[in-house]
Amino acid sequence: MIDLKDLRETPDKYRKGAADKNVRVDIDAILDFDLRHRAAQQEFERLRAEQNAASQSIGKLKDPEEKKLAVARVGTLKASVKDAEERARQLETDLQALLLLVPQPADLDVPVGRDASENVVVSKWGEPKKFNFKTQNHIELAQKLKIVDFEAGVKLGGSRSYMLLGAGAELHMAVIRLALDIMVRENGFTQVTVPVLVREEAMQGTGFFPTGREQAYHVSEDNLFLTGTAEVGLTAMHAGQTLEESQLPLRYVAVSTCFRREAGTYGKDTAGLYRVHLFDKVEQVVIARNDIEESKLWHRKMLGFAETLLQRLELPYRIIQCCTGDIGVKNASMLDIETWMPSRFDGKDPATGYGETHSASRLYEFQSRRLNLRYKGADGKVRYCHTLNNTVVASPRILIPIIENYQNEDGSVTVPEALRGYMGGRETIS
RNA sequence: GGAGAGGUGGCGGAGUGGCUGAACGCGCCGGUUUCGAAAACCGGUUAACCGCAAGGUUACGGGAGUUCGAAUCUCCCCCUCUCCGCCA
Repeated sequence: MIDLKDLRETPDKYRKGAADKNVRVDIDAILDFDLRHRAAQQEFERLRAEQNAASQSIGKLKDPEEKKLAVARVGTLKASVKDAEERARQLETDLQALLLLVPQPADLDVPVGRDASENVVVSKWGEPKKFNFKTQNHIELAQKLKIVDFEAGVKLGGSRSYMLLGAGAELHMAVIRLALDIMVRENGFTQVTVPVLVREEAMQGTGFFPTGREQAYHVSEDNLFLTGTAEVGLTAMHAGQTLEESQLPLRYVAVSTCFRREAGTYGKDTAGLYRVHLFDKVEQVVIARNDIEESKLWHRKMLGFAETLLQRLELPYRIIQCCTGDIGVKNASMLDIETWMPSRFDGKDPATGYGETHSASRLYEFQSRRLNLRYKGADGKVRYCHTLNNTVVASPRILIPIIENYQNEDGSVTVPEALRGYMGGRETIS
C-alpha cells in the first residue's frame, strides 16, 4: 500500500513507477476518486453534525408535544445523512480497491527494464566446474540413486509432486539445518514457527493479494489460504502493533512448507525438482526502522547470509539486480541469486547455466502500511516500519545444483563437506 | 462436534438508551517538594480522518439493523476462555 497523501502530492512518481514496472493503473482515476471521496466525506460530516446537534437537543426537551415535533423534524434529516454516508463509503471502498493495485515505485538504483531479460548481473562467485565425463542432470542422477521418486509423488499429489527418500530426504534436511544454524547460531536471528494456513488479511497485508491471488491455494471450507512463503507469517506477526524503536530491527528466520499453485506456468520446467507445488524454505525477515539507508544496509547483509550458505556449499552463483519490470508490485528493489546448475547450461552461453535459488526483497513501508505495522521512535513519533525478506535456502530446488555439481563419473554424488555433519558424516551417495 | 462465559483506553476495571471518548485505580508525562531520589500533592495523558483555522466526523472485536439518539437493544461473523466429547 502506498501513501495516498504522497500520491496526491507527487502523482508523477507513481505514474512512472507503475509504467516502469509494466503495471497498468489509472493514477488519474485514483486522484479523481480521492477528490470526490473527500468532498462526499465533508458533505456527510456536515449533515451528520446537524443531525447530532438536533438529536442532542431532543434529550433536553421536556414538553412531550415539542419533543414529538422535533423527532419528526430530525427524522427527515436522517434520510439525507444516510444517503451522504452511503455515497462517501462507496467512494472510499472504490478508492481503497484501486489503491491496493498501485505498485511501490522502484528505487532509483533499480535499472528500468521490461522483463527478466533486462536484469543486470551484479557479481559472480565461484567457477563452474569443468567435468571430464558426460554429465547427467539431477533427474537421472536422483532416480538412479533412488533418492527421489517422481512417479510416487505424481501418483499421490498430481503434477509437480515428488517424494524424497533416503539420502535425498537427508540431504534436504541437512541444507535446512545448515541454513538455520547460519542464521540463528552465527547471525543472531530468532527462529520462529509460522502458520502456513492464514487468513486473507495476512495475504493482503503482506502484498500477496490482490495481485497474485491465483498463486495461492484456498481452503474454502474455512476460508483460509496456504502460504507460499514464511515471509507471510514472519512479516504479519506484528500486524496492528506499535513496536518500540529499541526493539528494532527484529530479525526472524523460519522454516516452512511453501505451497504454490504455479498457475500460468504450464509447460515450464515441468520435469524435476525445479518448479514444484510444495517445498520447504528457510526464510529470513527483518523489520527495521523507517530509514532508507538502513534498509539498504540490511538488504545487502541479508544477501550476504544467503551467499555464506552457498559458499559453504561451494556452489558457484551470481547475483542479479532485477530490473523494474521483474521486481513485482511490492518491491522497491529485488536482488536474486542464481546458482550454477550444469544441466541448464547450453554449452555456449554461461548465462544459461544459472537458475534462480534466492530472492531478496526490500519493501520500505509497502507491507507495513497494509499491515498497520508501526513503531514509536525515540522522539515519540509513530512511524511505519520497513520490511525486508530473503531466502536462506529453498529445498528441494537447491538439491539440483548440489546433486549436479557434486556428481561423479560413476553416477554417485559426493556430499558437500558442510553438510556431512548433518548426515552422520556421510561422504557420498551411491 | 455439544454447552456456557466474555471481548471497553498502555493495563486492570466501571458503565444496560441522551449530560460517556468513556468513572475509578495503576502506569506514563510535566510540576511542587528534595542535596538527589522515593513518598506525597497538583496538573496532564486515546487514535484516525477532513479543515489555514475555528471546528467537525469516526472509532468501546468486525459488519448489518432498531431508534430522533447505541458502548448500552437485535441479528450475523471473528476471536478468547471454561466444561463435555473426540483426537495427534
